[in-house]
Amino acid sequence: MRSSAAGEAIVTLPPRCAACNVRDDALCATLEDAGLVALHGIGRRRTLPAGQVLVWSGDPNAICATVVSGVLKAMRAGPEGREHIVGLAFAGDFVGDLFADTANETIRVMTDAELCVYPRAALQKMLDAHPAMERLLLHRALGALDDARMWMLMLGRKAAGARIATFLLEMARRMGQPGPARFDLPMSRSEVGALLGMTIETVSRQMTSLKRRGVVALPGGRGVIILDRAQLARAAAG
Amino acid sequence: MRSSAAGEAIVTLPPRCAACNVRDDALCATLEDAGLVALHGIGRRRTLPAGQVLVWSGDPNAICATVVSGVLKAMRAGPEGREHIVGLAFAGDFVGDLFADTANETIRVMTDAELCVYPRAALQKMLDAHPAMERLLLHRALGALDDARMWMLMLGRKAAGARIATFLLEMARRMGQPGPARFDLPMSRSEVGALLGMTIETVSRQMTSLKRRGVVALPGGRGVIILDRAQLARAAAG
DNA sequence: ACGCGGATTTGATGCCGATCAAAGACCAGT
DNA sequence: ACTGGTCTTTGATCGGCATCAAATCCGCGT
Repeated sequence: MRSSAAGEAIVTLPPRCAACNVRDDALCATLEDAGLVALHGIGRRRTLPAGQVLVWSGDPNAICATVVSGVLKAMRAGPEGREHIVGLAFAGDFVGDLFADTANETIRVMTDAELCVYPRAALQKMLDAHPAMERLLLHRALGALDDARMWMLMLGRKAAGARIATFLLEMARRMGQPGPARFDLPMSRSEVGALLGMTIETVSRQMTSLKRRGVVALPGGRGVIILDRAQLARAAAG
Repeated sequence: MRSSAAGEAIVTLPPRCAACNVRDDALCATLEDAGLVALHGIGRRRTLPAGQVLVWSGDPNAICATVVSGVLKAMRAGPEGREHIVGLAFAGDFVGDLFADTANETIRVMTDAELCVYPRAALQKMLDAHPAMERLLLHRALGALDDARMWMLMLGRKAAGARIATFLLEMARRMGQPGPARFDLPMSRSEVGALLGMTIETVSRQMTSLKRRGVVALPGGRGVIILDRAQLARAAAG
């Protein structure tokens, strides 16, 4: 596999990393074995239950992390203390801000999650020695920017029904394995509202409407089955 | 200044760069003189009149640019062909996407502008030799992400009056020299609407309302004078 | 199985901003 | 100064979504 060709110093990969499901997607993918050992050395694996806060907005910005499994949300406070979700992070994604001294977003775990958490300063130091890692971070930042601008378009231009449809397609893309379009939403109705800029009641009504029209089925509290993808896509465009 | 300490090879700075007003803000700021000459070599200075399109969404993504003066907008098409502004670029900012093969935003000049335009491929090649330049791009990408998330919060949560107030404060910050809060908007009412997700009529009504309340004055078509910054800030929070 | 608490759904009403319409301001060119 | 065109302002009406309110569903511990 990746270790110890003839003549190289032999490096033992940490077992946790060798078996990691995001080994080839996350930051780690840019590192050769020795670099991976170094990264492993500064980080700590943590398991967090749903609801836990990783970073509080306003606190000193001390840590960044790689998402190994689970889904996280980044939130900012709007007027009247109402919170808005400005970003989601899935397995393989990087969360946190490498450069800000004060965190300006609260990062909270939506579903039980595993993370590799790194002290910001140490990670920053590694960056200087690993240009490929910095390149990946640049790619990730541009990807997050693309996401944010997609949501901007939705928030600025689309009606409630189209927002829900777009949201469901996006979640299917990110969560569902290719094939049967069945997945569980990683969030409650009220969190959907906080992401799409609408009330919980409107979220519910629009979902119900899609269900009544036979476009989706909604088994259990968070299950989603896309029955008619073409019509859902049409609704998303409207 | 920056050139030819004793013992160094003497490098002649291109006159255009030596006198450039964004020399210390833009990409160029990260380069020593020799690198600057190289960057100057791959780029071309262009003057574009208001309304001109730099990049069409959907076209092959061939160029990036540094804004020397003027203001540009990045747009995406929403439903029914209506366009939404997803980003602004001011003097010193970097525009374009270094990595996408197809441009997914149209970039248009809002006020007469000067740019340094670079072929994407050549710039990408320079990046490998200049880690400081890549670091700056990462910073810029994170800054753009921060902006985008600020607009998301507005579009998702704020009422029309608060959006206009926030917008005026933001423009004052970016365009006005510190001191008297007098500046000209770089865009028409309909462009304000395309940025804030509202119709031209609502933009007009909200601006008029601020004027009637004595919070701002609106001399000429695009002039803005902030008369009561505290009240404007209060309106922006609402 | 039962009862409790939170989340979701459903219902009724009112307001903000979109839409349609028209009048006024501003600018460039004659 | 006049004229045509575009941008902006103002007005009237309407609809979608927020808000307030209540019923129902669901998980969970006893």
